[in-house]
Amino acid sequence: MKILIADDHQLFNDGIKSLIINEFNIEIIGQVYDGNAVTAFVKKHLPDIILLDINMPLMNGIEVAEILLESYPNLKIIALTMYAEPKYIKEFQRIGVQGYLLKNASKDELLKTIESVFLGNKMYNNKLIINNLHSEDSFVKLHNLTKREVEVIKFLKEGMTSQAIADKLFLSVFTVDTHRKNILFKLNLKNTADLIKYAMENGI
Amino acid sequence: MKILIADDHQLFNDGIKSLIINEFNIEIIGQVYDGNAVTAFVKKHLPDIILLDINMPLMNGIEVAEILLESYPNLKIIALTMYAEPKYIKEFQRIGVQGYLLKNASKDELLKTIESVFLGNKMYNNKLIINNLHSEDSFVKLHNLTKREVEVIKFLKEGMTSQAIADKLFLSVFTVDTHRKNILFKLNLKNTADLIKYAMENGI
DNA sequence: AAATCAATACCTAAAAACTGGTATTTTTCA
DNA sequence: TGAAAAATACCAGTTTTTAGGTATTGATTT
Repeated sequence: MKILIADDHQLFNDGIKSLIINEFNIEIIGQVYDGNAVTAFVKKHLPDIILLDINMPLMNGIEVAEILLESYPNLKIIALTMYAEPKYIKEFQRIGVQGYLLKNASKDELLKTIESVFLGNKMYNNKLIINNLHSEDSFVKLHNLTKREVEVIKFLKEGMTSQAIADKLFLSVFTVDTHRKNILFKLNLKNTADLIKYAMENGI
Repeated sequence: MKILIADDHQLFNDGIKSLIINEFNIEIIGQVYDGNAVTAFVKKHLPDIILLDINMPLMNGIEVAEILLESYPNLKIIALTMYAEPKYIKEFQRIGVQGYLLKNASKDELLKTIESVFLGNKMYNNKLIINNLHSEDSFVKLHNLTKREVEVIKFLKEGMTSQAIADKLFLSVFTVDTHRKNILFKLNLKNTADLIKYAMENGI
């Protein structure tokens, strides 16, 4: 398996290389340290698998993955990041990235993920990831929030006022206010600040 | 040189070990993955040098360094982190930590820093630190906030109103409102919902 | 077919937040 | 020691949120 490591932290990048370079079926064919370099490298030497960080200079991992998978549908990408946040995980899933691993994983988990992804499987089955992925569902179910209510919460998180949300959704301000009232009641919260904190903590 | 690696990202921790384990004068005597484990390990097996991350569970690197250097003045510590934040660098200097290295340093820089610190030198003169002083703009913004402003944010996160915060801090509501006004201006945010989201994302 | 739920909309009044000022004292730091 | 920054406090006016309600319509469920 020809592997490219893309991570702007050189010590991490080199560390991973050192960690897996002696595996019998793995060949590190390159290391890059920013987003643009990934696409440039792939054009010249097509790897089988890319270990891809999110936070990189010039272009972030999400953009890189999206561009690459359009041009190279058979390319396998494993997102390798410190963030267990649902929004990243979902974004990578939407794009079609095959694996997602946290930086506090072990060498064994990394190798298992690489091999499994190489064989064509999707690897998002990390404990922490799964807990985070289903948090929205469980949160919504737990508190009996409706679709519309969740939608309103998402706009509130963007700092929008009732009026702005009403305009966006072609509703009356009264309606949006009713939704807000019901949300606060259902979640037993005092005000919007409280709500945003709660929503962030529960992955909405 | 007996070295302890303290970093909660196992892949990074193991990667560093793998990277330097074969250096002739280096012996990795331990690896730990949270702040409490550092002090516990040092009690049992006194290392010469600790490679210490800032972000760790249970206790952060700054606290760990401060505690250790009080009890073990001859211990050498190298802060090994992704943050090129002047506040962190100054804090570590104040405590008396001997080295500060960024995670995007090279293996050579790491080895040079380790050897130099072992010989009794202070190693903060890293080019990368200086170059990266102005990145991480969200963090820079964060640190433009005053103590009081951060305090107010924390109470806002609890869903408290200006009046409630004023009562808690024995201030006038006017004062609290002034702080809120300044916070929104400094962070370029529209309202409290926006602020709470920002605060959560930046770990305030 | 009746009941329930989701989504919609309206009303009022009070409370709180936000805007755009000014201004004094205290603390910090060069 | 003097200037700058931080913390404090005030005011007036506007906008937004929150807390009480009520009420209609359409979809789902029993």
